Amino acid sequence: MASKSGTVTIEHVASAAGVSRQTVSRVINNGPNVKSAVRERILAAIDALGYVPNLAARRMGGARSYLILAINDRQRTIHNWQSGLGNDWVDQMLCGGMLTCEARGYHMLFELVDTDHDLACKQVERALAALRPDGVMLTPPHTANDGLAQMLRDRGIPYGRIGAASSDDGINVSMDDSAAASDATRHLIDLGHRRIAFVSGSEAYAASDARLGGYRDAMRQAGASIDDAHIEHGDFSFASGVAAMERLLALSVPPTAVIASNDEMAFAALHVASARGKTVPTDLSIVSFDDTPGVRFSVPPLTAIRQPIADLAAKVCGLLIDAANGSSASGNYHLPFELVMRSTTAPPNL
Amino acid sequence: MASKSGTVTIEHVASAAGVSRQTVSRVINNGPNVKSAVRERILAAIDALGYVPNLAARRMGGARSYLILAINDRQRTIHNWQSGLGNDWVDQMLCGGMLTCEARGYHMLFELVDTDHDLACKQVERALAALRPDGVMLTPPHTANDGLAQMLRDRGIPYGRIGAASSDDGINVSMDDSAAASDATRHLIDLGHRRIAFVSGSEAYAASDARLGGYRDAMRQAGASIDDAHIEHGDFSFASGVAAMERLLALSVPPTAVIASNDEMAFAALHVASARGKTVPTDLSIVSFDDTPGVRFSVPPLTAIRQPIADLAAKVCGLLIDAANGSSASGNYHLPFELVMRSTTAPPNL
DNA sequence: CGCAAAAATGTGATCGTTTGCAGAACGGAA
DNA sequence: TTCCGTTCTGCAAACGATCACATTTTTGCG
Repeated sequence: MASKSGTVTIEHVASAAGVSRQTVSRVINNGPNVKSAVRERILAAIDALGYVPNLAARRMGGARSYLILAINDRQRTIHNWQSGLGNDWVDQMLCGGMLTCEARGYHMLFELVDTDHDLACKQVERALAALRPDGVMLTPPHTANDGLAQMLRDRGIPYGRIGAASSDDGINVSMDDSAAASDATRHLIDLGHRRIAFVSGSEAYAASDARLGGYRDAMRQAGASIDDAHIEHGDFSFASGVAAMERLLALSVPPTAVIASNDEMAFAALHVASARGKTVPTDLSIVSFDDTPGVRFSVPPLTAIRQPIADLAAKVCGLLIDAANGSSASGNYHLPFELVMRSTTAPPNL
Repeated sequence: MASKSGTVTIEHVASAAGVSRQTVSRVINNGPNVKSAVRERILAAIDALGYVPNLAARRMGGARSYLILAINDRQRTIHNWQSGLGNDWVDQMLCGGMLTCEARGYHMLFELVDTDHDLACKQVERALAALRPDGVMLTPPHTANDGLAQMLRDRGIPYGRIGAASSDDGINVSMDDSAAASDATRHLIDLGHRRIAFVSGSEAYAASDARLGGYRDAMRQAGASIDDAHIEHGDFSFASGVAAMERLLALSVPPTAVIASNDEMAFAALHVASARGKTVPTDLSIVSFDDTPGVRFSVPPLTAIRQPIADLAAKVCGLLIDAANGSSASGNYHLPFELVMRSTTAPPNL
């Protein structure tokens, strides 16, 4: 039963139910102090008229916008799209974050923001001014942008960061990158590997450090010594993966296994190994990070650490919405990761 | 120079520039009748104060919301995410649609909507009431939901559909599915194939029919007869692809090539072929539709029709924004597709 | 039954922008 | 100079909700 004009306002509901605006408002917002008989009557009127509160008006009057702003990196997003690798973040954020928002009456808005810290800050400020979201979700590499976090803190806007952050303020949800790298390393050690190389990711991502640390820890604990030449610094790109791998395979005593800090560099490792006539996993084992779409189709399919991005996004959104409703907007959370065994790891061929 | 309170309104700009709100508003909206000296002064004030108009207030006062609503299918989105195949739509829509919106001062909002036609209609109506977008972008399978289109038309909300639509109203942007299927077919014919099978997609997608038609046309034009048993009806799922492929390979005279209406069914074809000891492309050629992330990593990598989703989304958004500014909100457009040659097609092994 | 405290409901102001219209300044022709 | 038609500018109302507070009704209890 849509109204004639197509726009049903709270006033229509009020008069249909024979109450004031305010009482309807209380019902909509699950406020207290409404007699249940009246509440029923209003609910019925809402239903009959098909009333849905206008988000813009809600924002104008009240303090809430029912909007969560998700900040993604423009470069990464566009790169992943153009490369055809698929985007590990976007769909997972949609499926985790958006579904959580939806379930709680919120909407999630994506914003692509440049990598440069200051520029990112400016762009987010603009978005904030225009949209006035109730919370902001930061994804890598913006997770590591302390200026951004500080700006949000100064403005009193709840913010949640996905992935390893550099400071302890606000909401922080990530997998335990260090533990994940340790697990990956231990998996290789258990298979019998000792000469395990590690290709780290871009330093712009705080997770890169944590992963390298986890690898070092596991090696140390196993009493395996780390050859400095076995630690390569990549930047998550295929090209950097190729370069790193070529150096590693050119060593007089090359590693028997490699851990790459993301899938793209793992693909590069696969590529270089095959170009040099090495068979994976017989001659070389590879473990990857991320588990983006595509890894299961590589030859052989990659064994990888799967970051539960959808869960991370869902958690952040949930906490952000809680914060908008008054709970404290900070805390650190680790969500479980998974080492997905596929076919790129095997005992070393000695 | 952020203001003390953190909220810069049009009023602040007005007093800083020594004019009224209204004049500032005219400048913001590129309205006529503002002396250029005044315009400059206002622009300077906007810049100095870092003023950005509040979207909610804009929507309240005026007719525009500066929001484009992108409707995606919930089932498909969640399925693609869970299957780890990657989502062909979401990132491309982001990279095409969102960047276009951004460039023109708009924001794009995603909404996941159920496949069922009536339910979808209700859900979109709710979103419309809450968000009051200036335009709505429909993606498959909602492109084929005429009830949805009619509802939008009745409400006077500009809408654009991506992919083959069933009717001619509104904005309609797609690749020429029929021509694409013809091209794929012709490619196989040129290689020497005559016994070419076709696995169609779900009828919920209007493109499915068009693709089948294109295949038929190309076969007819080449004077190749179509064995009815060579036309299989799938539903875009891996399982349906497996079933279809098993039936095809069980024929006394099996096809030498198959066109699958999407990548997932093509993967299924690859899988069944290998399980039956057939080598691709020597024993069987395969062409796929969509070119989702992952197809380049299959063994062998799939030759596929690439739908220019980002371009389609960009085009629709652009037209929708034009419509919000007064131009007619209808028209049909075909954007070029591409047959990406990889390694699953070869001359038949006779 | 009476009276205060608590619960339920209503009223008016408010958020920041645009719209519609009225008024002021300007410019050219008589 | 006078007048009229543009071109520019400003004022008040409106959008649809919430907030703060005022008011009414109900409840509990001596």
